[in-house]
Amino acid sequence: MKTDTDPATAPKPPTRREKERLAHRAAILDAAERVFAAKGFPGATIAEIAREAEFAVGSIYNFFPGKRELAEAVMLRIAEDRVATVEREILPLAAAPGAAGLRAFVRVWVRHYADHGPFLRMGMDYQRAQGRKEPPEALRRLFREYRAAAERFFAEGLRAGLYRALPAADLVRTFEGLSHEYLFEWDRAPAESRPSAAKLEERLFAVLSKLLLA
Amino acid sequence: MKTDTDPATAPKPPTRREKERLAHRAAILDAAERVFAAKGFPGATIAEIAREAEFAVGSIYNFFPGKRELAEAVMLRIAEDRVATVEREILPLAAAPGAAGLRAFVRVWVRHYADHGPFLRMGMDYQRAQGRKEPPEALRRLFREYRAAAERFFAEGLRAGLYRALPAADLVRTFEGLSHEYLFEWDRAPAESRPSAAKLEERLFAVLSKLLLA
DNA sequence: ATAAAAAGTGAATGGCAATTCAATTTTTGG
DNA sequence: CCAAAAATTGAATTGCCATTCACTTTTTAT
Repeated sequence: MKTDTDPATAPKPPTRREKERLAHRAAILDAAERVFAAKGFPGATIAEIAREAEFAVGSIYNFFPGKRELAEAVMLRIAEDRVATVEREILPLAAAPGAAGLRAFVRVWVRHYADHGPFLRMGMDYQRAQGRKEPPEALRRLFREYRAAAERFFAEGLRAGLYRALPAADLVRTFEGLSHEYLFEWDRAPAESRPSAAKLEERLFAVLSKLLLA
Repeated sequence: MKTDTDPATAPKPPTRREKERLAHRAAILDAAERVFAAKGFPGATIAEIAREAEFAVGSIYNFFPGKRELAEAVMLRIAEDRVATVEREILPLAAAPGAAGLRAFVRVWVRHYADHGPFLRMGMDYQRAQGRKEPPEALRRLFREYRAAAERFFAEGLRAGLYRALPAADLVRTFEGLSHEYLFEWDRAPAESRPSAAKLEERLFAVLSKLLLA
């Protein structure tokens, strides 16, 4: 095999056309996230997503093979963002003195939820819609990566003596369970009585500190 | 008003016919719970529920006005059972010495989940299916009752000095959040690697004890 | 400039299931 | 036993989208 000028492995000169295609794809994903979040997987229609994205129905199918794959692509984008954020912003603080790491972790979750909560609430139910298929491998991999990063975070904190002596996996479950509970309650609340994200972060952090810190 | 023989307020002599109607209704609810649990709200069809219940499609509509109401009726039955169980088995143990109350609470949750988990996972998403309507008042009331009972449970335990000093509402959230986390993980696990309900109960109780007990 | 390729379009198609309803069977009250 | 009421039935109706595809417009390459 010639590897010198093989176009298949050539670096990557993204042409204008390619960049535009990516931008269109992203616009469709944005619209899809909004519509799925508002209507849920079964309630969302391709027609509405197309209208929201200002494309024709048929164009959606130029980018995604079908409704399910579109929803999966939205989830993938969110999951990638989450993993990247945790690895970039959270892991480095795992053994930081005091509760700096825990606080940062809480902050990231609250932000993530404020951004994507309604879509995430629709959650994985797209699955059940028809065929019971597993989520795509790429998505499952990202879930595992997130989980692994979170466990590493708590394991390092444990080693630094920051947390109560529990298996790291249980610390993660506690963190996740509590976060979900508060965040669900938060976005279920009517807008007028919903505390600010900052207040929520404060309260969630307060409880988690009492429960988890050594 | 005559209250003596007013037929509208007469005690209640359930005739054979009425009892049979209730039995049929219950059979339909059983079938519906199974099918909804297996296929989710959008994936379940009235035809399949009818087949499973051994009635004709049309008969389902003699008992319930539509698919949504059928799902709501299933949820109502489950919620009633949950509230009744908590009030009967759990509340009396609120201030029991040691962790007897907490353990009983965990046991009830695990049982409840083992019985109804797959249906509950389908959860409230039936809502989003179409019209964004609120769940029916009766259901909301039961949720509030459950929540109130749980808070009373922890408040009494707090007064008896059993739990770590946190607001009762936060104790409830911790209990719920942790329980959900473990139970979801449990029924997501492939059957062959899923621990027995007893093992699960043990592990969940162990973590909750460490986190919540004074 | 022009032909071929790529993108974009939206009306028409097709399948699926919720719901209806006219006809049938069963139960009840007399 | 009989007529009216209640239950049951399942084929036909209906509405709703996901998906397709023949066509138009835009871009690229020569």
